[in-house]
Amino acid sequence: MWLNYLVNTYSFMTEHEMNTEQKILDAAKDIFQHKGMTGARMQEIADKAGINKALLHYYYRTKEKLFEKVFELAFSLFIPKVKEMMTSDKPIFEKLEFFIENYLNLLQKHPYIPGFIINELNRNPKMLVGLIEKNIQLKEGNLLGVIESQIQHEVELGIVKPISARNLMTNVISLCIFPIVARPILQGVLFENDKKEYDLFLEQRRAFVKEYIINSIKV
Amino acid sequence: MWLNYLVNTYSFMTEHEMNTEQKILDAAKDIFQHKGMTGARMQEIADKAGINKALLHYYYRTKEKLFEKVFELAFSLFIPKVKEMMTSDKPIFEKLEFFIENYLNLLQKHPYIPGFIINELNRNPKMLVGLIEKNIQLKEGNLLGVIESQIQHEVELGIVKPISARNLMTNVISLCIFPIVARPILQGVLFENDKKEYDLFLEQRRAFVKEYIINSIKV
DNA sequence: GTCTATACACTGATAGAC
DNA sequence: GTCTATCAGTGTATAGAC
Repeated sequence: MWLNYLVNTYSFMTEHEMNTEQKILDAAKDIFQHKGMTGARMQEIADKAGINKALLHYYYRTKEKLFEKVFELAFSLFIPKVKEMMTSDKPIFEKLEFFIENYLNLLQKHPYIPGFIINELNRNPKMLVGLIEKNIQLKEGNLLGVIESQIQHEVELGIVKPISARNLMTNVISLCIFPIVARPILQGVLFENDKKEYDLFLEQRRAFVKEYIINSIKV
Repeated sequence: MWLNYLVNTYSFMTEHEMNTEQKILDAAKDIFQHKGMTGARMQEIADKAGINKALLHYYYRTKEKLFEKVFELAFSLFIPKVKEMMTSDKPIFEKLEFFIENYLNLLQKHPYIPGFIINELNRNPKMLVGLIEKNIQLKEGNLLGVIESQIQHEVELGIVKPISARNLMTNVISLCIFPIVARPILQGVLFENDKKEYDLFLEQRRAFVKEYIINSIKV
């Protein structure tokens, strides 16, 4: 039974096991994302999954192990997209538009994951080791190489202003993610805490961010 | 004794009381910022302050009250600067440069506060009520009014491209804060976890962000 | 696999002496 | 104001029956 974990979490499971395990992961994801590792309670996760504490410990012996699983799933949902985008061979403008569009969709679907990842990583940066290699690292060369030489090339062609790949990527990611993770404070300060107005704002920002980023590097 | 809190936390305290209370607040700030409300332990705070648990409860009856005090201090250190900047009567470009410069200084001095605020606010958005009114709200009109009409004016003069005050403010704040709160992941993905390189990056970004923001609205 | 009952450690908070 | 000692509650984890 425990072998399943080493090989593939789902491959040899019966329908029933799969359902219970999936219910646990769904519940754990919900609770951990809202309350964090330290704020979450095993009892609460069990309740939300419709089982009891003992069964929870039967599937994941410790809270720590359950958390790690949830964190890895969250991580692997968000981070590989960045790699995908940076290494595709589309022209730079198209690439940026495509990435922003898709990333904002993903954020809308899972608005709490980035804050969850950022927060837990600040508490325990060691969680990163292994995960980056597993989800990002290329077989050869570094991640920035592709987009860096692409920018350089298009700069020489006179269609893109000089900018470092790191600054560009940081800007894109910041402008996409920050308004989501810092929603409470921005909504409070800039929108008098009007939820509907902020939703509208986020919706309109989709086109705005694309245009803003593109314009900032268009010559 | 309790009156001190209503008037001024420090005004009537003896040197000794002041030292102990300050030691507690310093210790609590450290622990809470790194571990959050739920992850922090009263014992740990007491240890760091060089006192024991009982004395901690003597000054702040509950963990909750101690946390609230620390949170308010953190909040009032970061948020009023935004108001100050938005309502000053400098020309817009000067205003933006001044704000970015000062905000990045503040962030360098207290890199963990924004993540702390964002995280705790996501867990409990109710903490905002009262704080915004106390730290931000103007006597008359709203916060955005000043900078909004300023932008409009300079647009008519033909020196600024049209942009909503909310989008502009969101961009400025995002580009300043995100690289700090998301440091672990950005440093990991874009800098192969090289701390020194990332510090250098942040240093160079100071000028970059100013120029980037200014250029984006300069006609 | 799933449950009930329980062990055991830890944490926030208080009592009471000095 | 500051300490030692201690309590009551809660949380993770396990034992054992089905």
